[in-house]
This record gives sequence, structure tokens and C-alpha cells, in this order.
Amino acid sequence: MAVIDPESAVPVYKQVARALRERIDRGELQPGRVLPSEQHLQQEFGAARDTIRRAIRHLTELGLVHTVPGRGTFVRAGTTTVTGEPGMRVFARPATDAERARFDLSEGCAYMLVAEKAGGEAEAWPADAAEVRISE
Amino acid sequence: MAVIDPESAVPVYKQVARALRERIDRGELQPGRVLPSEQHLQQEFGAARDTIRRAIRHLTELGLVHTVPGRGTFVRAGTTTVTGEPGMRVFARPATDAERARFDLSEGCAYMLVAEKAGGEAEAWPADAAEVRISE
DNA sequence: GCCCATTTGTCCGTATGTATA
DNA sequence: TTATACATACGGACAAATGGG
Repeated sequence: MAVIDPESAVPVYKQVARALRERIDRGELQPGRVLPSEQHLQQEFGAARDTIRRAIRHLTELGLVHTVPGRGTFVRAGTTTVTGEPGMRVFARPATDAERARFDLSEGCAYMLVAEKAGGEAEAWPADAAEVRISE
Repeated sequence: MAVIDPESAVPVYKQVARALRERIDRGELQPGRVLPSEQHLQQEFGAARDTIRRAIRHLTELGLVHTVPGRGTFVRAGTTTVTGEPGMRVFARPATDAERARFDLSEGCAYMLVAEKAGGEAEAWPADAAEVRISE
């Protein structure tokens, strides 16, 4: 069972994210399955919704889950190939300190590959572990 | 002057992000310059801090700014644009020594953004200064 | 088509801690 | 030390999307 320590130097949202990640790694939450709702996670971890959502955002940035409004947050298969769409903008930038911590990019250079859709939404992956293919 | 419409279907944080992005694009906020503080932006746009921070997070994910705790949020260097073609593969990798010399990438971390065409030819640009746009 | 419960999205307010100058 | 600015965390409220009846 997940143990959350509000007094820890590790932020609560990271502890929650870690607990959820362990469930994914252990196979308790398999690809395609939906995570418990935010409300459920609030009660389970005893944290505010803001904190739960931050934990989920963390997992989303890791590429482990993705969220569908009105339905829930689903476990993703660990894919690193992204399909380029018309109007998309692809670029690289240095990882933020937060991303370095989240992706364990402590050593040396750390860059992120980012794909921004025409609408303005963007996704980012560690540059060493992702590529964009433009469909023919 | 930026106009924020809380009644709009477009979320306030996106309106704020767009307003800030326009200032960067117009050169009012040049690379290296610091953005107004979150508190200042709260007053200027009449939005809550949470909303301002979300707008800044959005810009960070787009590679336009980066934040230094205790100091502020800074505008990153602009980029040049490359046209993406069907069949192209776009990724990032560390710069070679030759590229470091050629592009004067002497200091620290240096990544290249690479576009490989379907035929196998590839071009590379310093990651900080290039982006690929997929034509519509 | 409509209504409704569920779930996520957005937005506000407040408080406290940490980093920097 | 003090002031400023960002980071985290709590609380509440309403809107929007989805799917089932």
C-alpha cells in the first residue's frame, strides 16, 4: 500500500506519482486500463485534487498515461515514435530542472524533443528516446 | 494591450499565454529578458496566480521561456524554421566535435536537431536554433 | 433527441516553504 | 537580514466532455 508522508522533503505529488508508477510497473495497471478517478485518488492518498492532478500531469509528462476529458486517465504503452501531423512544429529544447528530475536525466546533456500541434498543444519526450516520423 | 475575456470559450490561461507569446514574437520581450513577475501579471491580466502559472508553463513547454526559481522567467532564443517533408524522420542527438566547431557551440550542452529525408540524406541544425514545421 | 451521473478542465482564494539577490 | 519570486499544497466552485438510460 502506498504511504504518503507530508513531512517528507519529497513533494507529495511526486510520492503519489511514484506510487502510481509502481502499480504500472508491477502490472497492476496495464496499458489501456483506466486509473482510479481523481476523486478516488484524493481519498486514497489523502491529498487535495490539485496535488493528485499534478501527480497525473507528472505521469503524463513521462509518457506513461494520457487523459481523456470526461472519461479518465489511461495507461499508455511505452512508445517513443510519434507521428507527425500537418501543421505540427517539431523542435528541441533543454530539459527543465523539473524534467531532469522527472526523467532521471541527471548526467550530462539533457534535451527534450517537443511536438506542438497546430492547435497549440504540445508533448515532449527525452530527446534521446523519441523521434517524429512524418507520414507519407 | 492584451485583452482577456473570461467569458470566452478560450481558457484564460491560453489567452494570457497567447498575449505573452505575441510580445515575444513582436520583439517587445527579447531573448534573455525577464518576463514581468507572476504577481505583476496577475494584476495586469486580472487573473489568479494559478492561471498565470499555467500560462507560463504552457510557454515553457513550447520552448519559448524558461524559469529560474527565485529570479524569474526568461525568454529563450528564437528559432529558424525548416520545412518537414513526407517520409522525413526528425530527432535530436548530441552535437559532434565537428559540428561544435562549425556552429560555434563551444559552451556546455549542445544538441542537434536532425531531419532525415526518406532517401537517407540528413541535415542537422543546432537544437536551440531550429524547428521543423510540417506543411499542411 | 434529452437527461443525468461521472470525470476531467478551468479558475479562484489562501497559506507556507524555498531560492535568490 | 530582508525583500522578492517561484514551488508546493490546501480549500472551494463551476464548466465541459463523455457515456448510459
